[in-house]
Amino acid sequence: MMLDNLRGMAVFASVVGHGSFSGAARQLGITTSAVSQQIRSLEKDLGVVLLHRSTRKLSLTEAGASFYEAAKDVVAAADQGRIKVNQLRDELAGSLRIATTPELGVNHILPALSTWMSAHDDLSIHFLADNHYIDMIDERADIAIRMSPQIKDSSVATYPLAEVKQMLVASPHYLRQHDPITKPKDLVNHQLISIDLMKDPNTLDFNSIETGKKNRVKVPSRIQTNNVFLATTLAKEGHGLVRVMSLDVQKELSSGELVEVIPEYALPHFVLYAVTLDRDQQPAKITRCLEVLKKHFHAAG
Amino acid sequence: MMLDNLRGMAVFASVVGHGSFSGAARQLGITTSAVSQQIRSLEKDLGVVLLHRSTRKLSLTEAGASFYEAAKDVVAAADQGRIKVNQLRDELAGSLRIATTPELGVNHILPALSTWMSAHDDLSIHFLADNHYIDMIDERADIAIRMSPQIKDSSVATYPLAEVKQMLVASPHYLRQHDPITKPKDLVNHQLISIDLMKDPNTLDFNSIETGKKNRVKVPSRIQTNNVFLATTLAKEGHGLVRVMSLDVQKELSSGELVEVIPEYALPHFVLYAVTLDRDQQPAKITRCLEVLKKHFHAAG
DNA sequence: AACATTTGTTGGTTATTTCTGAACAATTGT
DNA sequence: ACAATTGTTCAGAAATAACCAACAAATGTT
Repeated sequence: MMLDNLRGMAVFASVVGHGSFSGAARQLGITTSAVSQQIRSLEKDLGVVLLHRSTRKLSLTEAGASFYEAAKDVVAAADQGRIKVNQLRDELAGSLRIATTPELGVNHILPALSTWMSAHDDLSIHFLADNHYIDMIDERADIAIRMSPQIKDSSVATYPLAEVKQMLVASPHYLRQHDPITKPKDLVNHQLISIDLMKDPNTLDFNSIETGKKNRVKVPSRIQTNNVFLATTLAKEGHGLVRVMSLDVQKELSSGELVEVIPEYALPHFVLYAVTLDRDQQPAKITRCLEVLKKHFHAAG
Repeated sequence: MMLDNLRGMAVFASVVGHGSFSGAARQLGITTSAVSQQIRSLEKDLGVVLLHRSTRKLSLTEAGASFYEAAKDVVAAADQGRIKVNQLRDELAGSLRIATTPELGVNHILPALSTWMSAHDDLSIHFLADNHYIDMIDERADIAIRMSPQIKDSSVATYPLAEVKQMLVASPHYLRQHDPITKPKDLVNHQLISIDLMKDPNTLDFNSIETGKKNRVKVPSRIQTNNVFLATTLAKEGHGLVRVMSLDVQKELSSGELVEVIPEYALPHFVLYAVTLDRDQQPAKITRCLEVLKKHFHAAG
């Protein structure tokens, strides 16, 4: 009693709008007999005659005229709904919510999207910058940026953006002032500024690039923080070694403020992912945003 | 592209309204799997995800939220349409258009309906009083009052109200002043006030009630009119005989102003009909009005 | 006045849509 | 851990809606 004969209403609206059954049939791409049956069934259902039909002209009954107003509204609302959905699907407008950590956001996502954002005024972008894990559904995030060894959740779509090296870095000054480091073992005499966002922040699993041999080292730590900026700043000032993602120190590496320690031994790689709740049927703004991100990170397309 | 998935929209509106698929299924009287399939097909059709669903809660996407507004409108318009139609069908309200000749209207239809009309304030009754034949569709007449030997049109529904005798009448004064009339033949020496609304107004086909024998008489006529009142008035004043319907002279007959001439010979009977454009699926006001008319004329129910 | 034309109706049949039912996966409360 | 509720999927079954063709009614044309 709620989805009764909605189709019939649309047919009826078309009939009245055109003033004829055959006109409506042409518009709707069906035969006149289909139209006739729809109207008949609608009238039977409503228990009232909607229009008197002589071969050449139609004339609405009182009930028919009243019902036509409603039928018009139904069609108009349906059309309106499709139009707006098409816009939201195809046009770069409306809202786009991106979840990321503050560090990734500032250092990589913002730079990656900056010009694209400027090019699309109608797009209102919401950055959900938070360090703790957020529920994409609860927060209505369209895209989440995640950095992890692998994504576990099978119900989301993942788009790898970049392979991220983990590395141990320090300031040149620090390295000059302390014992030289040529192999993992040497680290036991050093200081690690540990970032407790990762688990086991003080345990480093090295992989010799040459031999492939694994080395686990526990490095002493006096300073802990939950903030990457703070840690790298401390490192730049010579307070110790710090384990970071390559992405987070590109600037410092190229400027020479920080240098990689024992690059011959690799720490486990991470992958930077963009994540969406669905793989298919995505609005253009989401897929376009993913493309921009992938292009920025030179990820395969 | 106009009647696409209207049903799906209603289902979607119910889903969002209830916050769950199963709630919607309960309301709509279908299974959850049917709901699920409707939503899936709608999303596929629109090319966009409308809502993210975890087992316990639903969350609208941007497109879904927008589409929900439209879907609500669709359902509301459809409901509104049904409500208004039901009112027009069941309640004695709105308009009722009755076509009749002025004479029948004033003499019989108005008296028949008078108290019924007073009892229903919300009913706006439109009398289409016209002497020439009107097209019920063009004039949007709900009921037409017709007097004729028989109704030819098979596309209308007819309700006999009363058998109407045709009779020849004159004023007592006229009859005293002229030759006596005992059989049809005698009429050739009289004057007929002819009403040219009927065809062959001067030719009278009598049927002897006793013997059943037919007599055709052509009566001389000096006065013609297209108005029954005028004709009867002339007759009352003694200007001649006049052929009238019994219904039109009931008052004059009982008061004695006019008397029937040779009642032993009958003119063809007529039937007073109420006519509607349809037999079934009529609004209550039409069927009720027909009942009132039939009761007034003591016609069978 | 006969005629072709356009229009709406009807009945039988075919196609499509929609629903159900059962098995399953995922999440929550006990 | 277990029962309970929820949404999904697939098959087949049920219900709708479509077409086709023959028909009836009303115009307009010749």
